[in-house]
Amino acid sequence: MADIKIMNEAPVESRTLADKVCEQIINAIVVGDIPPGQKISEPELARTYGISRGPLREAMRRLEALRLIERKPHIGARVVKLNEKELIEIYRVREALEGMACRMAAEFMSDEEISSLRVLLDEHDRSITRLDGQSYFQKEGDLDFHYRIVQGSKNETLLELLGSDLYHLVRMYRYQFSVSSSRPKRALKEHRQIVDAIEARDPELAEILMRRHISAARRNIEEKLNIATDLKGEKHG
Amino acid sequence: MADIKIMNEAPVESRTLADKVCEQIINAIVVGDIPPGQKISEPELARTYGISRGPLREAMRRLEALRLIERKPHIGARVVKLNEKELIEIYRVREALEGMACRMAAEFMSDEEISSLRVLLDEHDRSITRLDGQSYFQKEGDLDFHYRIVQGSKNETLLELLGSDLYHLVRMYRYQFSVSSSRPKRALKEHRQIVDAIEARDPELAEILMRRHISAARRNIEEKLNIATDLKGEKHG
DNA sequence: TAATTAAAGATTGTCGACAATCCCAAAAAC
DNA sequence: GTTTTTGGGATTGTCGACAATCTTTAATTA
Repeated sequence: MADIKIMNEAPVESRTLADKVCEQIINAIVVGDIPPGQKISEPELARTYGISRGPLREAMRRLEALRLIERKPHIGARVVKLNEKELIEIYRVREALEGMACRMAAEFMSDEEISSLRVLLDEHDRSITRLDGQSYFQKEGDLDFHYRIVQGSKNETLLELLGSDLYHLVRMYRYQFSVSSSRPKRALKEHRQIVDAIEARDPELAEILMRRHISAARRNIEEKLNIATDLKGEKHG
Repeated sequence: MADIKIMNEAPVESRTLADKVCEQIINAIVVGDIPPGQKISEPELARTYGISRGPLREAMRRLEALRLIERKPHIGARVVKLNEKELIEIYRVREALEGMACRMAAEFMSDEEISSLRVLLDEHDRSITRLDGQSYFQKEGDLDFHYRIVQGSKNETLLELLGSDLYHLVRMYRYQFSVSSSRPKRALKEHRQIVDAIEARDPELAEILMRRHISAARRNIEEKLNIATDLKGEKHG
């Protein structure tokens, strides 16, 4: 389970060099092997992965589209720097997008997918009670739940926006801030409520619950960040 | 006004060849000079724009990120084919994203921005009464309104997702289907209501109105498409 | 000594050529 | 006559080298 199987679409198709290397670099960045803010040297990275600069640049352009690196002409590329403002922004986007996804999932998800979701939540439950709620599985498992909801919306555009673009960033932030879903039991309960609403085929409620769920996570982070900055004593009067 | 000034951020910076050509190709695709579904020959396009295949491939990778073309390894790239399913999907995404943007705009938009919005709507009003509501200006002007709302949200991530990614597709679909905002007066009225809610600093209402506005546009399109397919007589029993 | 300029080094952008893969047409086999 | 196979042509993927730009260091000047 150490490797993430979530967003790999193409099976073993004749993938190109750039594609394979791109995937490797994504994981390296998300996990933190290439630290945020670090400048990326094209020749060096090319040597590291044993390819030429051509495919590497192709991969980098893709990383730029995923917002994992930032490029400036004639200057170079840097791994995107973690800042709390963007993190909060992403949660706003997730609230909007996943709320809509959840609404549509309540309409279009199949009964099989729903019961499969329940199985997943039962697994999470066992994982939480067993490991006292702070497990790696839980960390990625949460994204797994959300990803399935988005799949259930049957909206390809939504799936690509969230699954292929934003989730990499979310994973990255989690690793960097080591946010290990600080309220696992509460989150699980909310997950169950969401599935209930989907099963009841209540789009309105499903959307509201999902939005509350993500909004709560956002406020939780904001609170932590505020405490952190307050301790630094930014403003005194 | 023929050219679109909306999503050009970098002024006259030392842009690279790939950037300039990319912009040209975007417009060529959006306007329809390169028709949808057409296969793209790298050597040919490179000759057309007088550059090598290197920068061209860089530009194409960017077009792929914008979902304007689709690439398959070892096979080639095609201009994205217009299909109504994706169009509807995009409107769902817009409803979610712009709803959130509007909510945040009601919180964070400055008073100057709001009054500037009113000026814009007055222009639209004159444009509608003068040209009987079916003008090119109206077509792009509508996007201008929506773009400003997103700017008002002060959420960079939202702005990039909508402004740099989805709006190209929306513009393209409008040109292809020649959807000239079939209900300009009604739309304008809805726009005014939205600005009212923003001015009243009522995030809740602002979001609801924007979602209704986009949802109505979506249903309008769905209706048209259904009529079109009904005329074809797809299903007889 | 501090600031400005100049040159050297390194990095990115661009190019043309070669290799691997795919597509299509003609020929062969049933 | 239809299907399969095989070959040629074209296209994409990859590579190494050159040119343009930026950064840094060192030398010069006020």
